Amino acid sequence: MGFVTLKDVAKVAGVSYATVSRALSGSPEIGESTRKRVVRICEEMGYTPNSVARSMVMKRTNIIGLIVTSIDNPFMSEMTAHLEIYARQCGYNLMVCNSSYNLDLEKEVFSLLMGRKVDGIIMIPVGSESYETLKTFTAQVPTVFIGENMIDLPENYVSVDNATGMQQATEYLYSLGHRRILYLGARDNSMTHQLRADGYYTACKKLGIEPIVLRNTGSRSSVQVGYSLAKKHFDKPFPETAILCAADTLAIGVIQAAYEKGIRIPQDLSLMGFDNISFSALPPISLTTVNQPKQELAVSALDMLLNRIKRPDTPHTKTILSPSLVIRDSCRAIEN
Amino acid sequence: MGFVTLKDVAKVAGVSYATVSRALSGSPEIGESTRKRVVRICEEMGYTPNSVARSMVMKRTNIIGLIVTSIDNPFMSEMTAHLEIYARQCGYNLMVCNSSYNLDLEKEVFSLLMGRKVDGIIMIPVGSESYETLKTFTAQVPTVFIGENMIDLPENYVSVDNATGMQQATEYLYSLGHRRILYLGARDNSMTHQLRADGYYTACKKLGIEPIVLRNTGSRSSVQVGYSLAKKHFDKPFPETAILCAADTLAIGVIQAAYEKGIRIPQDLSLMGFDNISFSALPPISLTTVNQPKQELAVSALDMLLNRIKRPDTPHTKTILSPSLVIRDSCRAIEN
DNA sequence: TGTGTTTCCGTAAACGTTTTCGTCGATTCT
DNA sequence: AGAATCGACGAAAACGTTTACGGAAACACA
Repeated sequence: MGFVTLKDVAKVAGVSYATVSRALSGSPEIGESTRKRVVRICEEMGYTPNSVARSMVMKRTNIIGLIVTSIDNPFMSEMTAHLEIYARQCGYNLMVCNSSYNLDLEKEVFSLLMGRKVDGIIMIPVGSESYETLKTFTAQVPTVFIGENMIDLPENYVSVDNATGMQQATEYLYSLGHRRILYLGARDNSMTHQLRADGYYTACKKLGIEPIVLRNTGSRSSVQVGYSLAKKHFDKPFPETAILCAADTLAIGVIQAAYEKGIRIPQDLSLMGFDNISFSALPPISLTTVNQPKQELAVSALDMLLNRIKRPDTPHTKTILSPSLVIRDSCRAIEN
Repeated sequence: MGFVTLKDVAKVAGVSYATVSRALSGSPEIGESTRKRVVRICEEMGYTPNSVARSMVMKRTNIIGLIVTSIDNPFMSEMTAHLEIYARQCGYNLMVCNSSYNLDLEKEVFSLLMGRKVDGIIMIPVGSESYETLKTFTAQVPTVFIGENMIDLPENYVSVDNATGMQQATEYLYSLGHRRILYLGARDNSMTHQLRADGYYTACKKLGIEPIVLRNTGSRSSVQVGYSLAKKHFDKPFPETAILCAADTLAIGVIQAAYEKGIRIPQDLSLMGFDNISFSALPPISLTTVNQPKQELAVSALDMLLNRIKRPDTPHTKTILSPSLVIRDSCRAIEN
């Protein structure tokens, strides 16, 4: 349209447009006096370099694609916030897409971002099937998975130690005197959730208590799912004194179901989650949970991605961060 | 890098690269037989068009910039989700930036997005000062403001009728018997918040009750601010039977402060918010509030923007959507 | 003074598309 | 049969940059 280009500036300054480019890029191949003059003229004319044209010749866009299952999920939006700010500091912008928990859409937006020639992609995959549908793509553009464990898979990822985190959660409940702990929301279609369940089983075995599991047959851990599972479970008398949820969102659903049944938390039932989404800290909820360090996840993921952009043919790497217990008010000690 | 271009396909197919372009763009200037052959070869070779090169010649990127104060804010992330999905359906991708509630940063990312040659920008401004700092920019690229009212300003925006919404909220509390209603969180530096306060004042005058206002001197309505204001207010005895907050986040802060003081909601104090962020629906919170239709806001904003992209020199437009009361459990009726 | 070196700047190619224009053969019309 | 029309395709320009290359002037050294 009507924006001012490098050529326009060159014409006004009476130099070639290579000179203008050099003046702005901080090249040494230019005299100090002309540089100052050209820069001044650029400012006067309100010239801003066209990133598209630059991308064309530089063969990189300084854009990184971000694929999340849904941005309106507190865990993801918190991470996205950290990611965007850090990325911008590193000279990159973020192009964000929702996969809407749908494998086909996930593939579609991945391909879209490839066509956009993003320099790299960070994604929270829909599930462990994502690897299969995407592996031809991830070979073509630097990709880092986040949050989801891709054990034994030739992919780059950063996540927390889910198994250890859930093991610690179980042990914490045990230490409060709980012996009948229901694990709510186990899922098969996500390595992350398998690991969390593993952590629970490991702790049970170690502590000598019997594992009790309520599975989630869906592909998503939502408030709604937590509510449904808990509601059904609360329909008949139950012996458990504590519920350990595979995710905070599930726990919030449990709170709702408990509330409707008149079950008080923590007086009648102790409750734990996993993720430490921002909701959890709100006083009426005050959920004891396991923290995923969102900022560190974001920073590690971006660092890893930038490394791969620099050197695409290095072996795949993974980073496992430590989760930490966040003790609030949803659990209480009981005597046996 | 090593991706396959139009030229490569042309060479294999034995046609000029104009023909390949035509085959994919659905141009009529090509024979049906060659089109099929070329398309097949494209698929075989795994060709995906380079959007950057296309943008270069088409003079449009099909990218729209989104500037939010902070994506990790449930109101904004909900809207962003709707926006991204709808935008993608319309053939656009979203480049997201946080202004972090900072006018300088807001200006910086706006300029950045202009350099990216985005086709248009949708933004939730930091405050009403945004107009001043940005008006030279908004003249250069189609821009739509969202959520914030820009009354009498030559800008395009879509928002809810904040004054009416808050007036209805006040009337609702009055109808429950409340006569001493504290309005918490009024702010001067946002037209939206001025309008909300106006709605409260209007209702007070109409109903013949005395307005009582606790101002927020900061530039942001956060849980933390709500907590501080309420905590201070709860320090000494107060006559109000209800608190009406300028935003849901403030109300959640009030809940926290009330909780600490042993003030029960709604038994001891009725509480209302504004926005209907997703938190508010959670059973332990169950906040009565005024709904902003996020999806309609997103859709209207994008429609308005796409119109302006098509015809940039039409007069500025605004869209005002209707808010609606969402009655939950944080208010109770009292007798006078 | 001649040669080599350095500094500064201009020329032009390249990036991967879209699209205008021209051309060539085939078809239609008179 | 000749002219006009049409359909299908190729050649090439254009978009706004970056940068390799080359050249001219200025300077240093022998």
